[in-house]
Amino acid sequence: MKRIPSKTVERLIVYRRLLASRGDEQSRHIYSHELAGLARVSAVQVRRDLMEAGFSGSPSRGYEVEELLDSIDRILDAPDGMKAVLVGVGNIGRALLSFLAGRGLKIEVVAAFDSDAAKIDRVISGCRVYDAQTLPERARAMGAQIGVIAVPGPQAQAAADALVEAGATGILNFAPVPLVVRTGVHVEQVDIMRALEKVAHFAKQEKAREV
Amino acid sequence: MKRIPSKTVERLIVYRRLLASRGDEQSRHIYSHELAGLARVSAVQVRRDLMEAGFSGSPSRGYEVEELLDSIDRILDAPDGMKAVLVGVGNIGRALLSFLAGRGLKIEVVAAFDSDAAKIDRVISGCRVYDAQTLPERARAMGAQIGVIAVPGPQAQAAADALVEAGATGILNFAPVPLVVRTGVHVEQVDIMRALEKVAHFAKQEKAREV
DNA sequence: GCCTGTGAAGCTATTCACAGCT
DNA sequence: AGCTGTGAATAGCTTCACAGGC
Repeated sequence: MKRIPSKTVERLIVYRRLLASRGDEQSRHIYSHELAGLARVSAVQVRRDLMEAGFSGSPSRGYEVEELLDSIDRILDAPDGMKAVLVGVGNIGRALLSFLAGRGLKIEVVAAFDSDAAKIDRVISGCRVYDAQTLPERARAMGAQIGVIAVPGPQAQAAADALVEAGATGILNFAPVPLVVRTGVHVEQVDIMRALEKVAHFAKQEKAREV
Repeated sequence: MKRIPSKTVERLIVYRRLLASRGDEQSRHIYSHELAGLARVSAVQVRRDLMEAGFSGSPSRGYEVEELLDSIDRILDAPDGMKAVLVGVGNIGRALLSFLAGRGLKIEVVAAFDSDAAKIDRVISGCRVYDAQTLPERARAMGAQIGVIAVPGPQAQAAADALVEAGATGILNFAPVPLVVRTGVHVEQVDIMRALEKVAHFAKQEKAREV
């Protein structure tokens, strides 16, 4: 299967979400400029992305929504879903679990791990918490392809190593630490403090321009 | 002041963090390839970034760490700090507050807002929660330049409008919704579910390659 | 020899401009 | 007339390659 650029993948995820949450009373078709308006990107950007996705519309009525959704699903999702495990059940971990709970997404968090005895064996948003010691065997046994790291910085690399050992090929890292993994493992960094500092910087710039 | 590219700003934040957390027993100087190793980027990338930042090293001993930190501070931070308000005290909001609490960062969260009566007037990680109704006046009175949106999607745009009305020039948005703001306001999107779906997609690809 | 600083090249991402269809 | 699909142009970002200095 053709490789889709990273940025395009991000937008396809957004398009899918927007299309799926459109009211059912909406038209069965949508024009690139309409979808662009919802996603706050340019119309040509939408057309490019859908082109990358190998999807075509018709000049007369635009893109057929159901087909488009199927098409995006086919590209983004694995046919039989993906299993993820969460390492670190702090605020972020809990936020993630509560988002995913119920939502019939193709990604299921099958286990959480923590080294805090007070959390072990609890069930949070339908997900059981296990002793972090048991991560490598358990994650492997459960067939988890994705690991979510939500532990404090100093423990993040160890968590990553354990996840890779368990066979994960994708890691979502909330710890503010650059991870080292062998090739063949995709790491996605979500650095909240960095995002905040970045906003602060540009807010300062905008402020200065305001005069 | 010269505009620094977005990606460079992100890395400067990471460099600063890495340098600041280096043990004190470390050398007073650092070479581009050393910093690059810590940040998991290329050495030439580091040199370019520091060049953008208007900072120079010496070929013989590299970059002087203290000076470099000062230099990055001068670029990234506002001299008298920045004030932020948080809208939505859920898991993400709490995570953010607990990260920032104590940490003597140049960004201070001076107030939080929520519409849940059970949360109003509570103090979380040293930050008081106010009624969301009072946001525009209170945020303006407090001089908040940054707004952090951590409410459910459907309420995000209203929160953004209120923040802009209150005079914010930077918004950090955790809601999975593209925001519309007038020019002169910088929006930074942190989309956790999108990040997870993105990891899932690339994990799938890596898996497929694994054969 | 090993470093920094940087022009030039290469790569990725976005937008422009327009041909072609209905 | 208004849409899609896309080559060509542009902009933004990263790496290459090397001059210059201890």
